[in-house]
Amino acid sequence: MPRRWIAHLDMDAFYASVELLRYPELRGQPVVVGGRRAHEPELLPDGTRKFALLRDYAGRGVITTSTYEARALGVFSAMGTMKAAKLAPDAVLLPADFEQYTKYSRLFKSAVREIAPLIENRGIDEIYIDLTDAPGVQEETDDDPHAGITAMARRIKQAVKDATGLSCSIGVTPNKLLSKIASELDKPDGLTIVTYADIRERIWPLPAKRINGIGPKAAAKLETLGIRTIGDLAAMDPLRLVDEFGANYGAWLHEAAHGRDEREVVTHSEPKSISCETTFERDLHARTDRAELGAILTRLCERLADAMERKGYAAKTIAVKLRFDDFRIVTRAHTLANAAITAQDIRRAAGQCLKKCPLEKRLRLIGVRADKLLPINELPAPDGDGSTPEEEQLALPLSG
DNA sequence: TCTGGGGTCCTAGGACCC
DNA sequence: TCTGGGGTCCTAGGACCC
Repeated sequence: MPRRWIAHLDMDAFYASVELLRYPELRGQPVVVGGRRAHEPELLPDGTRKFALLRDYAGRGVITTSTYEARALGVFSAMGTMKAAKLAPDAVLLPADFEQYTKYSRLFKSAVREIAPLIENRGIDEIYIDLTDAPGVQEETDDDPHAGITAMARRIKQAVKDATGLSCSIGVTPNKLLSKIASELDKPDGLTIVTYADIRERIWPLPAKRINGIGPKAAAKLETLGIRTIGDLAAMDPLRLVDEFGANYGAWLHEAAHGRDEREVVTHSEPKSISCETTFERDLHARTDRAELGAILTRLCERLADAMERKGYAAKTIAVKLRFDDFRIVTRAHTLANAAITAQDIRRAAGQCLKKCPLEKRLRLIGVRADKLLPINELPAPDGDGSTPEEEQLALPLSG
């Protein structure tokens, strides 16, 4: 049996690094991505560019990525941009350009795929790679039992660099859970190999929330139980964990802390939902801002219909999401007899959902989501009344 | 300094059918 | 009138991830 080797590859400060390819004069400076179109750099007559600064920002956005120089000032992704502006007013602010990031995402993924085809997408800037059967990976030398896998990881990093000009960090371990942790151990431009024998020394000292799947809520609860590190968690009685967190999650916590994870690298998956949402510049009220809200919802339905068409899906269920000014979220869903395809179909269903929503409080966000997706080419033929084959059969006149 | 937008998965209750 | 489970679908909410 070959040793299982799973890699996690994470692009370093991805959006910001792509921007630095375009604006190399910003290298070495604190730069954040998160502005709107209005923060597009301005080309001056002398050929230099004038960049927006964080201090110029007013609005409700968040930082999506910051360079390592900006992180040194305390500015991290998901931080409110206004808060970031207090910490680093002179940092350069750039608008997100998803087309560009998608282009570089394709570039780095296809460069990796040429070397190792078993890739699982984890968003725009991360992948898992199953390297178990990749050529040479199992080779050992007298002084290095990991010679083969190390050479392979170096080769992948170089291929990404050659294809994009960008650096990435790779963790290689026997499973996805450990690799995800390992890729962060030596960022940026890291290469970290961790085996089961290293868990005690390299994994157990880390905070429990470094495990993918332990978020803020679980981490806080663990803290109240006196559990701060992964090692603390590993030492915990599994029955106690099941008691506190439920059978599934509790048992998983125990396994995760011991670095056990049998999940396969999944190279293909169908989307489960498609959604569009928007946060308003100012809170809106269903009564006093009815027309504006209706227009925004219609626009979202059009965007959703576009996205569904691009991806080739219709939806049996449409759901509306509201976020109130106190940040509470409400969702209402409506399942249709015939799958929604057009913006009008979606808008009608969204209207049904909205009827079931409480609308007393001021709204901060509205969103619309397509669920129970059907590939468009598997749809019952759209003939006239749009009835399903079953309905048509029922409608057939009785013979004789 | 109030916290985006795109997703996945899990849980739990109720309806409905056998 | 009360008593059963099992299975599936739908809905709502919540945790978590990038």
